[in-house]
Amino acid sequence: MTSTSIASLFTALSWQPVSKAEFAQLTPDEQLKRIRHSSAHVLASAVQMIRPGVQFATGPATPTGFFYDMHFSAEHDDAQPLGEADLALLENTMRAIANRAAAFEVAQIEKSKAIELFQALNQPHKIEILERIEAPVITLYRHTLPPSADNQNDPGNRYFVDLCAGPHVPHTGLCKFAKPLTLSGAHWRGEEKPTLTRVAGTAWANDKDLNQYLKFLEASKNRDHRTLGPQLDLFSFHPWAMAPLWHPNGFILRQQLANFWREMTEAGGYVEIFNPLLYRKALYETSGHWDHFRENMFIFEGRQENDHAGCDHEQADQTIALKPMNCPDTMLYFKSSLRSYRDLPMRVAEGQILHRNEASGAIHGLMRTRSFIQDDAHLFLAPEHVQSEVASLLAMIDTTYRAFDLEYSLKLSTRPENYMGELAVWNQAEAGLKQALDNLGKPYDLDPGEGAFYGPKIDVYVLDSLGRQWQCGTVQLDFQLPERFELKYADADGSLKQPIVVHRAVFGSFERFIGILIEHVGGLFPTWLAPVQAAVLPIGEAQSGYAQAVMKALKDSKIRAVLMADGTLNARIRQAETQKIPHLLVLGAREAEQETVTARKSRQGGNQQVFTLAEFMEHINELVSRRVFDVTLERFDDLFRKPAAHLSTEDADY
RNA sequence: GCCCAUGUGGCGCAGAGGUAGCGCACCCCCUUGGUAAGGGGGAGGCCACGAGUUCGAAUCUCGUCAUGGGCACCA
Repeated sequence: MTSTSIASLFTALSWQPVSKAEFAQLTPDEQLKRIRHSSAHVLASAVQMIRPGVQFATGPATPTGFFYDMHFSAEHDDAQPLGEADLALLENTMRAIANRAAAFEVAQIEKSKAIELFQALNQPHKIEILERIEAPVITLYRHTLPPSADNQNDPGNRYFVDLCAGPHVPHTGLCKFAKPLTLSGAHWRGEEKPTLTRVAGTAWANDKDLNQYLKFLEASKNRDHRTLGPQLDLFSFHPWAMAPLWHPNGFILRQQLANFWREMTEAGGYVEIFNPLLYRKALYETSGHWDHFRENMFIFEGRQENDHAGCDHEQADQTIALKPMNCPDTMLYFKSSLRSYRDLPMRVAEGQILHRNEASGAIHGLMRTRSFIQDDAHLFLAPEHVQSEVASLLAMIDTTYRAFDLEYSLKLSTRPENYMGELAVWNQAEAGLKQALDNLGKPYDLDPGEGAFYGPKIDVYVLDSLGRQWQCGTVQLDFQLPERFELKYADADGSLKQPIVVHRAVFGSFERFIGILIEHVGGLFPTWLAPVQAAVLPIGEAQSGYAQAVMKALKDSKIRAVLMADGTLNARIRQAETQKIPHLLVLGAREAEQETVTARKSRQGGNQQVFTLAEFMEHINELVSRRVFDVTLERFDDLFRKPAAHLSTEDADY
């Protein structure tokens, strides 16, 4: 189709400008959402100017900006793939488009005409979208592009036109505070091919918010656990190691969290078991994981030497696999003897190392690793236990996240499409979870279809100081495993009944939680968690004897301390601050004389306080035993919560 | 796994078709210093790995591995 026919399609439509008056009435949040969506259009139009042959997929607003997915083709000169080096050019082009303050116009068009139009414009993805829309009439949005040598006579190029439900801002000038940031791949409708290029960026209502967001990005980069971890000597990565290597400092962190977990589970009436990592395939066939998740398991094929399988020697399948979760072998523990209703609720914890062969692209620092430990436990319950057990789990979750000053939200996920088992059983399980949540009184979200294949679940999302959400804790009901493992207990009347299993974790995986925590606190751990809690800094050699005595006293009191005696005092203080050690003890002639320490609470502008040594140790032990969160966080979460400044079109007009 | 990038001493970075440089850290010497870097000297890298092009490759090409930003995945 020629540009003339595009022109005739265009002129046949009634284009209406987006109402300025209506926009001015919107709440700041609604305005900002429109700015972001419109910025996606501005971005796309900028790409169209640079690569006229590009094909567009979709371009929505995101919580901080926008993206647009598009298809480039190395075979066409006018659709060459963009590289990261092109982002600057894109940004300038977007600014040029914004500076024109070109009106956004909307028109209604019959679906069949729209298909014709996008055929003429060579936009196959748009046609695909159109074909899925049922409405007979759809809307188009367009805005003009800055003039260039060759686009004035060709409406297909003079305008950027998009299939879009809207709504949009009145003109491109409102998208002035948008900035393209990243270039990445994306899949069209979840299919593997063809792969699209996603240009993503951020957009705000004004200069100040944009700059604050860019500052936030910088701060997140500085807090990245993959940078801080090695810097604080917590862990490191090596190409030959399939998972992070935990250094002594990192191991202390892990142990502290594990202790916290054990204290809570012991208090909650749990027992802890210790099972092997390797199991025969039959275990996973029984649990159902073999069918569903074999792809992600580390499997060892074939017959093992000197192996005496307990069953049929000739036929036994010797394929074994590293366990990717604790549940199946916990079922074996339950089955190891005949259980009575008097044993329930039975709460069984297991924190063994798990291995999952994650896709290479899924691996991410500590957040997704191929080997990790969960603060896992399984509950075996009679139906009447469900509500109270889930309620006490929700209480445990609350205690835990409070200890880290982490806000959280709850989400109930219900039956997915690939569910196992019977519908009636599912409904019963979901009703139990709902009841416990309703009794809690805390608001929660519902996420239909996102449950595990074996049961519905409550997921816990924490909100860190950078305003990001992470899934950590989980409470999952399971009616499938008891069925598959034929779990039974003898009820009061002597009849055999099937228990309900609950899978639960509070931290999720320790690896992931530590990653979140590092970024949440920016490496400034509360005293109870800090790998090194105190640095001892004798001013001169004359104090070395006293420093030794202080070190010994601290050690006897189980306080983790290091002696820093070499170099100038200033340099040592800087070093200790850089290592984010919470307490610095400066020891000079005065302190040695009076058996005191001058403690500098680090990371808080160098406040000093003189303690007797005994007082100081008592102070630290108090912080530790009560697990006090003695950290002042630099927060950025407000950036994502506060309503954007109100914006009328007049303010942004120029 | 997919798309696009990246890979230079422990860490952070420069450089570049003729066989490597800076800062921090490290080691030694001097300095014993009251709250965020005292001074001097030294050691350390076949520029991720493999192949190709070239008289010559760390630099160009291809492949592999790893990492990063996303996508897909996440029992």
